[in-house]
Amino acid sequence: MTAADDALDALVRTTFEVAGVLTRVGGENDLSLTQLRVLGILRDRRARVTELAAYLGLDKSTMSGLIDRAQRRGLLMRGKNPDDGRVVDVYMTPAGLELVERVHDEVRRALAPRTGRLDPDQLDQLVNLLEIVSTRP
Amino acid sequence: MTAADDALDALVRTTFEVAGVLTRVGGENDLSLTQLRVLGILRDRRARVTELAAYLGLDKSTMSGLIDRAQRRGLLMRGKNPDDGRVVDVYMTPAGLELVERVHDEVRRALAPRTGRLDPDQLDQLVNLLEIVSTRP
DNA sequence: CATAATGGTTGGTAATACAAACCATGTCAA
DNA sequence: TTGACATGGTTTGTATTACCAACCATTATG
Repeated sequence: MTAADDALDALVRTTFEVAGVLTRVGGENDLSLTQLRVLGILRDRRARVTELAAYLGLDKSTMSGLIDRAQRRGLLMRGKNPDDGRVVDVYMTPAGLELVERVHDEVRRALAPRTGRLDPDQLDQLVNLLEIVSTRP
Repeated sequence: MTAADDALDALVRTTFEVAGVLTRVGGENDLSLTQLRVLGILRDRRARVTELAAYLGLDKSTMSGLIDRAQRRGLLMRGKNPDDGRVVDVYMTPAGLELVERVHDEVRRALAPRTGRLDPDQLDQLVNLLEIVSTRP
């Protein structure tokens, strides 16, 4: 099963390369990979603590700490959920939104030399293939 | 530049998905993502401490600690370099090799449901595209 | 040969992550 | 309806990861 094995290696290598770029760009903005993921989710919508933890595969206590530090930096806020008194909703501040946009741009620039090696057709192919592979089971 | 932007998102999403799988499988074997990378390199060849640190983008002191813990677990060893008395060579033990093979198999199985969605032609395309993108600048 | 550069380790600190214990709030069943 | 259980979050404690600065040993260079 060499074809699938090559795909495995290619996926893993790419993962480490892209993760390296994200770690570096994130680090330049004092953001860990995990914080980047949290902000990436909250960029589009607000979410509850447990929801974030489950989506990222982390313990809720870990998420609590991550939110603590990001909140202390003024990147996001905690709010009450009107429907359920136990729930804590988390959402971005304007400063957080601004930061995540900036980091997104920097990541785009950092990966441009790599994606730039592909012509438009190849880019399209890559997107389609990755969409298939990255969809959760 | 929507095409490149889609590619960016697809790459990042795939990165997090694959990293999640690696983190989970690694964790089931008490290995962090970084340890997995170290073992992945040493699987094929021995390497010096600084070389490992540079390749993974980590401080040499971080690498020293990683090696410490892996060595304490019996996964790898430190040895003298005959050509340069300052250098410490790092290489796998049989137990380390066995573990990395097992983890590799588990990762293959864990990703199979995803790669299995692609037919042989698509797998081939994906490998080629990822090789282009993941090559270092 | 003195000095600088390189390779690793050690010690200190912060962030990340898990597990266990805990509190508050909701849910469900007798 | 109230007692038991479940759920959502936080807190505390510990190990790992990661950086930096300082340090020692060895090698390279003037």
